[in-house]
Amino acid sequence: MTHMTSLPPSITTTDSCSSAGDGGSPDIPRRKRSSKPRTRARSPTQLVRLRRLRRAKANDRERNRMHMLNHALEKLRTVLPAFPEETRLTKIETLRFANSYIVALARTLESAGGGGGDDGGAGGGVRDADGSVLLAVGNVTVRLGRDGNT
DNA sequence: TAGGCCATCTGGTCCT
DNA sequence: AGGACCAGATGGCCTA
Repeated sequence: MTHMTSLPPSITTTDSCSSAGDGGSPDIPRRKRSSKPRTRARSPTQLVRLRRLRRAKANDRERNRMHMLNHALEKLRTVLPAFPEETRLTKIETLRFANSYIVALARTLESAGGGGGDDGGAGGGVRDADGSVLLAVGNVTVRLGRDGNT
């Protein structure tokens, strides 16, 4: 959300592209180079510009990817039992709560099916007087109405 | 002011 | 070559 006009702090001569992987080991006999270059020759300034362009594109994709991740997280929040309005779960809280919630739901389903094998832990369901189900999710108790509402 | 959360940038690695 | 994914670094914002 901030205004980072990407001025990379480390666009210097330290070129990490020259790490292992470009086959630069001196003791390995290299294959004879074919007469035709595999890529078009570029001037140093062209290379720098190309690298910047690629970086900018990669940044863009990465930003997009994180936005999609956040979107999915937001969707997950909407299917979790609602908390009081202002308390918005953080990312890690959302994931942990979702995990506990699923476990609790699964246990409830299991016990409703006549299984009954419950060892406590992440919680299970208890049917209320009015037919709704009380789910213990972590240290929170969630009431599921008969229609599925919380 | 310290600490938590978050967005973004960045370089590395793997895959197509 | 280029894209996806990942983890580390950095800086901003907010709250106790």
